[in-house]
Amino acid sequence: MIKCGRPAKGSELLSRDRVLDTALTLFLEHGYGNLSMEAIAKDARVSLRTIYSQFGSKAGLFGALIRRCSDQFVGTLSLQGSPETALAAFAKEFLFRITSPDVVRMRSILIGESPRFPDLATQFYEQGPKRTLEHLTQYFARQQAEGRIIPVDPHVLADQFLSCLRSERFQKLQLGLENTPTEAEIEAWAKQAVRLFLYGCAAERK
Amino acid sequence: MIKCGRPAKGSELLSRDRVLDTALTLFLEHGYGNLSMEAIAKDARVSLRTIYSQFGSKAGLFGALIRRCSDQFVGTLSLQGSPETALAAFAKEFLFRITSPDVVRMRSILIGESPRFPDLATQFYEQGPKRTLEHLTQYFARQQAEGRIIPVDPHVLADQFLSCLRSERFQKLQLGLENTPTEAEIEAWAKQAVRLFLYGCAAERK
DNA sequence: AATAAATGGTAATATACATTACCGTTTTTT
DNA sequence: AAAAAACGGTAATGTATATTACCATTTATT
Repeated sequence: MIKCGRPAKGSELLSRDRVLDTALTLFLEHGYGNLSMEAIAKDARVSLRTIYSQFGSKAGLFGALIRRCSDQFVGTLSLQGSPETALAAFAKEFLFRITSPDVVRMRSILIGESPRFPDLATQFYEQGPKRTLEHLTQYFARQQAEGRIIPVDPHVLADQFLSCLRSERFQKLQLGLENTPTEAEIEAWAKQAVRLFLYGCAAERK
Repeated sequence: MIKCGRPAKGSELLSRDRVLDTALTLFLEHGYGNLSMEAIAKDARVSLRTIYSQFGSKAGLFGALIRRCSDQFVGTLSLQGSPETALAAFAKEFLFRITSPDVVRMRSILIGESPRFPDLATQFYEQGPKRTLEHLTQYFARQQAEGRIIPVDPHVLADQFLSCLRSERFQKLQLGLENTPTEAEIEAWAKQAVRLFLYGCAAERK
């Protein structure tokens, strides 16, 4: 880079975002411990001092990254229509999201580093998975009020449903032993899981 | 340590096991990247050269550890009696095993380091979870032959059952956001999961 | 215009750690 | 008894990298 000096007013946040984007890409590729700050600075066309003055440290940069990521995980969950179709549509969307390579990788890194950064894991969970769980819990409560779902603690139902969706395949994904599932595989899996789940908690069988 | 020199014949394997035991404890506590070989040697009352001559490198030591651990994961699964009682008993044992702090931690480390050691994750999975899955698959196939379970791919059933058992709580455990469940919690959860699962795949309802 | 703020680039600092080398010692082997 | 094997202990080597410091430069602020 040739140009330097204090940046123009219009591009105040540009370099910060560029650092975050670059850091995300590189963290996903190399993990936390195997990525040097120098590599981030070089790829982001930014000096080391800029990163340190904006994020304080490597851990600080990683934290800012997690916080920005989590916000994107609160997808839309339109739970309308019959439980079968609504849950199937939700299941598909959910599986797409949690099996995407970036999300899998970010989870893996977070799991591996969670002892070192307990707060980050908390923030990640509360902004992502927890909201999904709460949304689903409310859905089940509403369906119970209409008599379509048996009266079991809706939070337990939501919990159980989500864990059903993940399958063994998700475990293998996290261990890096399996490729990202195709759309067809996801669709088949969602259908299977929803059917099994509903047979167990539908108050009335047609 | 004062004593040194070539060890007596009786204690040939003692130092090796001592290194492995010590390394396991320390890896579980500090993870892979944050543990120095020197710390292992010191705690195991062994010189650095002994570790390197026996395991070659840090990665080699870690690999030997995983291999030894995996062997302990192939617990006994006596699936006798009715599906309800058999699955509930199995579920309890399974949950106990996968939620134990050591196993959770080992999984976390493996997940975090899997990009660096793809082979280790494979070995871990094939010697532990995979065997459990196969065992369960055979069980479901047998129950199907006796007409107690609906005719669905038994491998899918086993997969779905195991993922039902893990619950959201397991995800939180892996992120370090929850404590190890008590025996009562495990029992309640196993019962709930088995009931939900059987309502969906029992060919006949009493 | 003068000062302050924020940057790029390079280099220096400091540390941590995997790995290797060397020395003296104890036991096995022959 | 002599040679070899395997050990403990310490130190050396080499590398990687997080972090800080310094200088010239560009823009904002007053």
